[in-house]
Amino acid sequence: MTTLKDISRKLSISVTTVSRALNGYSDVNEETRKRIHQAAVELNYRPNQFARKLVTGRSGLAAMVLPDDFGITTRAIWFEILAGLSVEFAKHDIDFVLKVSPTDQIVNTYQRLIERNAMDGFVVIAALPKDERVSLLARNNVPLVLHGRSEQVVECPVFDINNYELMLQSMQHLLEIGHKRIAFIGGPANHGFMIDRTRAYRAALAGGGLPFNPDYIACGERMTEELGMVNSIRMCSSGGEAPTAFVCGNTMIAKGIYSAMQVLGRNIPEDVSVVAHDDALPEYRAVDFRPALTVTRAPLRDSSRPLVDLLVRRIRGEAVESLTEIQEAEFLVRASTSAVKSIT
Amino acid sequence: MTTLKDISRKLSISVTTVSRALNGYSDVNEETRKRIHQAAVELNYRPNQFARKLVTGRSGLAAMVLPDDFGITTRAIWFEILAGLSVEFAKHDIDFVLKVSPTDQIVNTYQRLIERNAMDGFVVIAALPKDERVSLLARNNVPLVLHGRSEQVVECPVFDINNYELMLQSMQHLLEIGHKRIAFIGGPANHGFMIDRTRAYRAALAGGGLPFNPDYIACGERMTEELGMVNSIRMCSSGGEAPTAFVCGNTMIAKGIYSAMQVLGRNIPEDVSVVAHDDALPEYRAVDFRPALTVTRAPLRDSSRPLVDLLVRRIRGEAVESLTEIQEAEFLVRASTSAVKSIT
DNA sequence: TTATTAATCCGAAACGTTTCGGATCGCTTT
DNA sequence: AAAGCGATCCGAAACGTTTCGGATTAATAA
Repeated sequence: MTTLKDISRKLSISVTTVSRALNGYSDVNEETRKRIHQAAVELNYRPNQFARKLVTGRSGLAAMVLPDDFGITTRAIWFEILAGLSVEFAKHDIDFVLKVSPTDQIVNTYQRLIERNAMDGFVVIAALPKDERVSLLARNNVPLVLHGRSEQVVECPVFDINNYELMLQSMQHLLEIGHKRIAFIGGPANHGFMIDRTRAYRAALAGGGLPFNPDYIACGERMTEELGMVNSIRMCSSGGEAPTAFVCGNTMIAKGIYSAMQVLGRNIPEDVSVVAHDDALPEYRAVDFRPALTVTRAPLRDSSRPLVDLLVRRIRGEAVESLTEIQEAEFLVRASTSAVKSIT
Repeated sequence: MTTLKDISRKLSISVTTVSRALNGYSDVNEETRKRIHQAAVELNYRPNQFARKLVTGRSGLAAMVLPDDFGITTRAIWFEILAGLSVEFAKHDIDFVLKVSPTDQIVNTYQRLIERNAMDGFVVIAALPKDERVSLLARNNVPLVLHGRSEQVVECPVFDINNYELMLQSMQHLLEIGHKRIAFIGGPANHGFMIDRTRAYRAALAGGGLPFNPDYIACGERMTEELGMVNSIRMCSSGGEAPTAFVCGNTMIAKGIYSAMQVLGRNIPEDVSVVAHDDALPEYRAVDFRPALTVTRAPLRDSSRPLVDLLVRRIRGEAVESLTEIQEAEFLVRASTSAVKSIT
């Protein structure tokens, strides 16, 4: 392994100057800088991260900690995100460490990691309104970036999609084509994105002069086909009037509704319209649905880059106020929505 | 952050002694060791990994590098393995870093990681007979553990399942119940596990006095349902005699064969028997097949611990000769195999 | 009594960086 | 001629460990 001292010796230049040249300080002559750079590549010099960390406090390490009880359906999603983070961090010369921890130990795991002081920052996904992880990190002044907004007023960068707006778009589309009984089958009620979407759902109803019917909204920890299936069947077969349209938290739920409607002998979109939010999971491609699914689209995969960028900028010390990025979803009308039949 | 010096000051004991006490050296009095330990917990001392690395050369970091073109079907599997590795490494106080790299850059990625000299070791999965990754690491004397045997005579720990034996078991079962035309639909021909299984396949045929028919063997890069489907259909509908039994590289392939047989109107196990090797992927549970699938079973999930253990022991400097672990598969006879019909 | 030994302890150097506080030198200003 | 200045360089300390080579003391052996 070649060190600064090796270059220093070879060129008869002090270690200080070599270091400063390589780090782009202005107080070194262009000529000598060139020689130093050349020697560095000749000797295949790589700075020792650990020596550097010792003095600068930066480690070149960022982490994400995941619970170990992810459901089957979500595994592929996590992997998608992990892979994205890994390559994005690599662009900044940061190694991405993955921590998996029993769900009830998550906070302890964070605690230990913070104490060891070995990570430059963390990415925290699926923010809860009051998120213990977030407050723990923030309290210890450890850089983090948040995926999904949290209610807490904590000083940290945030990336999110505009959940309020995308729900509004779906609803407005359905309202415009005449739907009056619109159900919403979403995800875990306590998560930030779900709260935003629910707010928008109610706002849109109110805006359309429609009442809010609590039977028309369903939440669930796991946003799976099963969730879509059992809830749409329940809503359609209880005594009251069935919904004429569903908006779904994701495409898996929509898939479940498709199956349910087939069982019930109802056609999409003639009898019921379906809209979903589409994270662009390769296993559930909205265009491959029959009929093709109308969606608000915001690929999860696209979130890796902004997340990493925000975190890196935070680590570099940029003011947190500037570090918020809200992405708008695309609205794609396809074949699963149509005007409500007048018969009903 | 509290350092050795803090403890040293508080107790009026030299930094040297504090360090040696905490590291369990024998030349420190039991009494003082106690005091030091107590002070350490009181002050919430955590050793600075980077300072340590600087002098010992150990970083407390281990990595795995993955290609970015994994197929859809394999994503959940990778995640399964990653999660397992992360928790196992954590038990040894090692952080697990995940590197994802474009497939054609894999070797470069390793090269850079080696040069940076920041990883204590690597886990390499799906060994090829001549594996460039392995030889690169071995040449640079970087500890690695291999999942799957490689032909190279390289000094590194290896974990594998007994592919030869498990294929032998499947074949013997089929031979015993009278099958004479047994096909094998496997995985990528160049991978170690596939080579072992093919050898065993041919050995079993020879042992049963049966000829080797090249039409009865099929390989493929992706071990998917599609692979099972197209190859079993091809084998059954070409001019010659159709196989009466299939042995499959994994349960996905078996699933494909099930679909194919349905299409062809053949019943399992009355018309054809099916055996598979079962990695215990939660998405394809052999017991849930109809009829339930006869398998050799060796959960992939179970490989994390031996892999990590072997690597850690290698890093600690144990002799490589002792670091090989071959796991036997379970053989579970279920409803997808039965004696061959005499009619044929 | 003196030499040996075992049990404890410690000073100082080393790992490879970064960075603070100058030092040197040739020029320009006063 | 003295002072000031910009450009360029460097020595030494610091980061928090580990470890080498002894030093000290008291007990034991000669």
